[in-house]
Amino acid sequence: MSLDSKNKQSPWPKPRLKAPDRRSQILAAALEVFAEQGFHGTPTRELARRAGVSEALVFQHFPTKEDLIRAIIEHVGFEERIQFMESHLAQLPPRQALKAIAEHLLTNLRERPDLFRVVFFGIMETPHLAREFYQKFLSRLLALETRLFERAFAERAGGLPAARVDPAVVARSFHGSLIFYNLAGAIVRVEPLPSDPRATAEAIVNIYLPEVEK
Amino acid sequence: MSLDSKNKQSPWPKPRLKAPDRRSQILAAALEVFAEQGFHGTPTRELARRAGVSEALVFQHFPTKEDLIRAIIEHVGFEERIQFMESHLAQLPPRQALKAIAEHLLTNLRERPDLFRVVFFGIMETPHLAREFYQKFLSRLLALETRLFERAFAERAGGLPAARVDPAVVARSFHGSLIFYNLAGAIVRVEPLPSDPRATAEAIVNIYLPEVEK
DNA sequence: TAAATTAGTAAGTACATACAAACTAGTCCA
DNA sequence: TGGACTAGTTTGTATGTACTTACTAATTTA
Repeated sequence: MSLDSKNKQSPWPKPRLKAPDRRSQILAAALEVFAEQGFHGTPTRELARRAGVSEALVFQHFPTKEDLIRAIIEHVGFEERIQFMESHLAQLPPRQALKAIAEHLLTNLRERPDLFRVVFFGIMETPHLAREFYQKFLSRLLALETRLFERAFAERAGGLPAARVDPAVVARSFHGSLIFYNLAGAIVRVEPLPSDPRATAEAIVNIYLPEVEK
Repeated sequence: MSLDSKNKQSPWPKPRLKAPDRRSQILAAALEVFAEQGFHGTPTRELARRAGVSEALVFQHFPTKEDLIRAIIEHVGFEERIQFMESHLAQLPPRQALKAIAEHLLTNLRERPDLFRVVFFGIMETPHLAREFYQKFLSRLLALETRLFERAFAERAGGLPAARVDPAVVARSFHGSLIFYNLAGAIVRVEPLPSDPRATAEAIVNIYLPEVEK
């Protein structure tokens, strides 16, 4: 029963963490509860309880409750993600690049429905966060997808059905297809179709850019 | 200045409404404020202020705060909409039916971003509302769309690029394309592409079911 | 027109909530 | 070893918040 060797005597000796560790632990708890009940729906007291610390300590690390969402959203690393995509995917063959985007959105976001929900709550509840999200991430991703479709259509105009449609519309349609799965899973809390994300990504890309095989 | 004839003397004689009128007026105010700040983000006090009545009267008409969203969501008339679609659109030519759905989602929802936001808030903040929404509306709409794509593929299997993909996946992709526009407009508060909803609907349907012309 | 009903309010109430002050106990290093 | 610093808590506190109570004025009905 007593696996702890050097601890005093209390059954849970309550470890004393360094500030950065405690900070990220509190952040993790915040992510959990905010994802479950939303920002305004979660009192700081419960947040602290979930993190296993006193309420005051939370405010020691994050002076105001809103700083918590801010920190969470920054922690997602939108900037790095989009920069990586812009620099690496832009010169790949369009089909391959779009499949990579599809897989990224279907797996990465899918595995973290809590992140998806918290970002969503943040965007819905504070308009300026919405603008920021759009300018720094969404608009750039849509632009990238548009360019990729433009290139794909240029390469083989004849064989593609979507080629007669404005690439910007196609890109938005494509993007919508992808986030719908996350939306269904994380927001409506329903599995839209039980299947492997990679296979789904392949299927969705096939709708827009059918393989020319045979 | 004094256009009012039979009123006592107060500048705003505070009309005494019949219960149903007052009720729907309070509901309208609730829709407004909930759309702006969310459910948990709006105190009943402000809601009452916005409706121009006392807080107590709000609770006389809606015993609990949650009853307000419930009433709003019921008022949207999901049930009638889906029933209409299921009965009338199912026997139309698939392409025509899908275009009707696209136009419906792009216009009706587009014109009421507040409704979209409130339903969204409701779904996110209360899980059982999400399940209800899925069972009563979303799943049925997705099933209808799936059947329509199945029929479209069966009619002209050769010419369609998406025909090799599972119709259920195609239907979800199609649906995602449509709500993305509402999502962008109502949630991210950004106009994804400034254009006529009818033209956009046509364009999106063209991606999935290109016209066979020539 | 008196009685019964309905629309409305002002002023609570009990509790929740974000955050602050003051204090205690570990930890690091000379 | 002791003093400076850091991690942490207990205990407020002022304000918010959903909802009540007890009442008044208008309207309908018999």
